[in-house]
Amino acid sequence: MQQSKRESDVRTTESDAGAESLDFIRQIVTDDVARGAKVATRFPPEPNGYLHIGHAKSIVLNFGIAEEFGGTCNLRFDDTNPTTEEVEYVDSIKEDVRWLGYDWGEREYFASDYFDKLHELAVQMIRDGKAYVCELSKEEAAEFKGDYYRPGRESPYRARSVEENLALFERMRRGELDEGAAVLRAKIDMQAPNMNLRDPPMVRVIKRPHHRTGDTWCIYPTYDWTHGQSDAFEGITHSLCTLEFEDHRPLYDWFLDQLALPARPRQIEFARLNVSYTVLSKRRLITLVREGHVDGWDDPRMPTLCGLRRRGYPPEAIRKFCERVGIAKSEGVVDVALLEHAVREHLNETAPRVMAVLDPLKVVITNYPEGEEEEFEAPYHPQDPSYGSRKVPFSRELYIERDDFREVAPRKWHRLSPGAEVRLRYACLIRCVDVIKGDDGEIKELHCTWDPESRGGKSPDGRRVRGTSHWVSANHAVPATVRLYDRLFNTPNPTAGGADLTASLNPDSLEVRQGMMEPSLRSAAPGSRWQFERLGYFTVDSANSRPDKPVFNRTVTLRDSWARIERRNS
RNA sequence: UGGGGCGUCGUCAAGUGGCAAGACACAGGGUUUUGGUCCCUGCAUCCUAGGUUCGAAUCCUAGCGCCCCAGCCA
Repeated sequence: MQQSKRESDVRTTESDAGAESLDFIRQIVTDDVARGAKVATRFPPEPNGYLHIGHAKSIVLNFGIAEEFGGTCNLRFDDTNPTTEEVEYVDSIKEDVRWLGYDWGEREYFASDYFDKLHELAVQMIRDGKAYVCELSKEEAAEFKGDYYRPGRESPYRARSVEENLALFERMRRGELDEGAAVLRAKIDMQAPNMNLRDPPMVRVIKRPHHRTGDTWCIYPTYDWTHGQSDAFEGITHSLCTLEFEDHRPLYDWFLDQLALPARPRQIEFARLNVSYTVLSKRRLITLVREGHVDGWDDPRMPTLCGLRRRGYPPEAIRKFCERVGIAKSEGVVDVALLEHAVREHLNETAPRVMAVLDPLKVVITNYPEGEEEEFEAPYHPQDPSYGSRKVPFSRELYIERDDFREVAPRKWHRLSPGAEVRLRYACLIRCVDVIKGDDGEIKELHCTWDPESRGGKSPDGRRVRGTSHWVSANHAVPATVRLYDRLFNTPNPTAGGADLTASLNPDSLEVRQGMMEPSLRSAAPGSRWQFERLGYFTVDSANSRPDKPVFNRTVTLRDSWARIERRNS
């Protein structure tokens, strides 16, 4: 139940006959490498929130390319805005990247480590007449900027002398100017059709302590002024980011053009990940947490990496999913079924099988001696003997799944019903002879007989028994809390047309049951992943499970073709 | 009335002028002590309209549709 070995590096989309087909970024990188270039990428999260599966796409891309081309990938925190950033997030981000299976070694950087250098470069930009201190208020600045259809006007402060700019910038640095009172702008072109080039702010006053630099600064560089230069400082060759930064690229390049930096990074944009039946924007995830629709950032229904981890999603499956989704420039929504498939695929190979009953219905084997018991050998994995086996106790009173019995059997029903015979997995064949009901008409228990010749579950005379039920011995059963998670939303695109998120919340995204498990599960470790036969994959909750009060989270159900038949018939 | 992108199966996604990969989903069949897994089978003429060419998803032209940009957020 150990994995660790990374599947062979996937650098090509899956295709026939091994015909290689690289995504457009890998094609570019391949060409560059052919010309003798080195490869250095970076994953640049802002420490102001938890990582989610959308970030995983970027992580897998950046670290993946570095691995495949013999390059490096830095982890760089883009911490230029002390208003929203905190150490707590730095720690969780590191934990999540590590959990996904990536190691950045010594290459851990912070944009805040470059504040000094960036400041020197800003001074140089002023000296070169390429930047100026602007004292327009925010409102005025917006007015001067123009709009999509009208060019902007030049700030009255644009023509200041180098000396005056230097002096004012120094005053900004010393905290003599209030937030909003002044900003350092790049002197580019107020007429530019690309709004990003209309004298964008480079440095602004923010009088707040920074999680790393403390009170050293009260002015902070903007994203645009920081990112490309940071890339250059680190020798990044390919700076991969999402599509919304595409029209920042001219600015990214402009800054690099003005400075004599040792390296020349190149920004390339790709489409961010969207997944159906969930949301991935930071704002909306915060809403879910704040309004109490979920239990927190690591609620197993959240698409955050910590949430998926608690849900039992294996990191290998998340990586595989990201690789399958591919890298391109068209924005779309990936079917969550693709993610679930990757999870099942990995868990099918790696999760040991055990039995647990989530909605117990008592079965009395009337021809089995009272007080007696025996054990049956049950393998942990039907396809892989190396997983070994365990013994499962059997006795006169058992529990089966209430859903595995029908008083009147529908068409094609293979499971138990009055007079019918089914197999108890790895145990024996039983036939239902009586249905015991309470006064309310509810089925209390089933009386069955077993065929002692069928020990192990084999058909002694070759008679056909199509149904197999999972079961647990009543006296030996270990009670456990089982949380059945489902999709958080019941519409494919919860935010379509600016819809209210809460309108499409799935009211049944969590159902808590008291289940009965086979005794071998008593020692299941937190975080371990199991298949409850015929039900799904489950993991021991890492936060709430205790040895005396186990809690299991359902990761994902098994494919259920019977449910599908029923759905179709109704 | 501006700038930047994108438009190939239900969903992602290959394809870079020569008969439209693959995956998921879906449908049908086989194996099966999980109605699981596994194994077969089926499932698109490429936003539209013109044009170039022996030949176009790929080139040209004109449209149409969708996304992003007016934070001193990233």
